[in-house]
Amino acid sequence: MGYSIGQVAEIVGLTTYTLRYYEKEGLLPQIKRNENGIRVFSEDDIFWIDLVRCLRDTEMQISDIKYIINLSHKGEHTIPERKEILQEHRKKIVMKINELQKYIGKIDKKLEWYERRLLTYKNL
Amino acid sequence: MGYSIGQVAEIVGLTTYTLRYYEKEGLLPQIKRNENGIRVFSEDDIFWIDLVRCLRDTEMQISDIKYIINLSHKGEHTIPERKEILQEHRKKIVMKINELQKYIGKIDKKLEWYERRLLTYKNL
DNA sequence: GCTTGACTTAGAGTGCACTATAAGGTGTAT
DNA sequence: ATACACCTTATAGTGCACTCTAAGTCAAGC
Repeated sequence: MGYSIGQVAEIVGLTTYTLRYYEKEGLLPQIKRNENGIRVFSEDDIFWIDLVRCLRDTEMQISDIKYIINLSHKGEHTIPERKEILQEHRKKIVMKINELQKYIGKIDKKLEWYERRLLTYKNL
Repeated sequence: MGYSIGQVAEIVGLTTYTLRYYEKEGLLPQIKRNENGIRVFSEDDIFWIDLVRCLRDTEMQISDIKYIINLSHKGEHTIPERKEILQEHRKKIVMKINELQKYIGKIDKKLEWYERRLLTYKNL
């Protein structure tokens, strides 16, 4: 049982254009084709594409994702490196969250400023 | 006392290119010029630019920032709308944080998978 | 048997936000 | 006085990640 590119697009929330582009760029494992040359995605493929989407949404670059998939093509002995890359990326996300929280603080300051302005305005 | 474009770039962490680009795009208030046509930034300008940087870093689009500054040109009566825009944006940042936390969960799952693989590998 | 809709390819086009270049002006230090 | 660092403008170029187009193939339903 396999999935068409349209179904996968639906499931993972990417367009078919993007999926073909990812394949062309080497971000995906070898995707099987049927006798007519049409892509047939497996559950495992979908799993990986879902992770790719996660990595892209957290601002990992195409070239870096490509690097990971190339490592996995080289075999199990590359797992330590793959793990380290993912751990580093995890750290970046945590840092990003901290940054966003800092920015919320700044925005809150501006909101308070607006609030004070509104009060002044009403009291005139 | 005013600041040159180079000093402002240094202070807020943007390039001079970017600052000129922002001015051209109408993201900045009227920046004063001296007798030679050179930009002289005030403390207030820096304050605003710092907020612009915050909004950009939290993925607000140039056109939306432009919209806010245009509102502020129209006067104090636009404060409620400006406030609302900022509140909406704040919500988006909070949602983004939640999303990132969800993604950390996904990455942790993959890291655990790597971990299990490594154990299997060593026990062979 | 013919239309419909989903698939295929190579390659071109888009959008955003910068980023850089070229040609020139100004002020200070040596 | 001349070199240096910094500023100015208009305009062109870059990089990334898509996004779309054109021309064609194929299977299923009417």
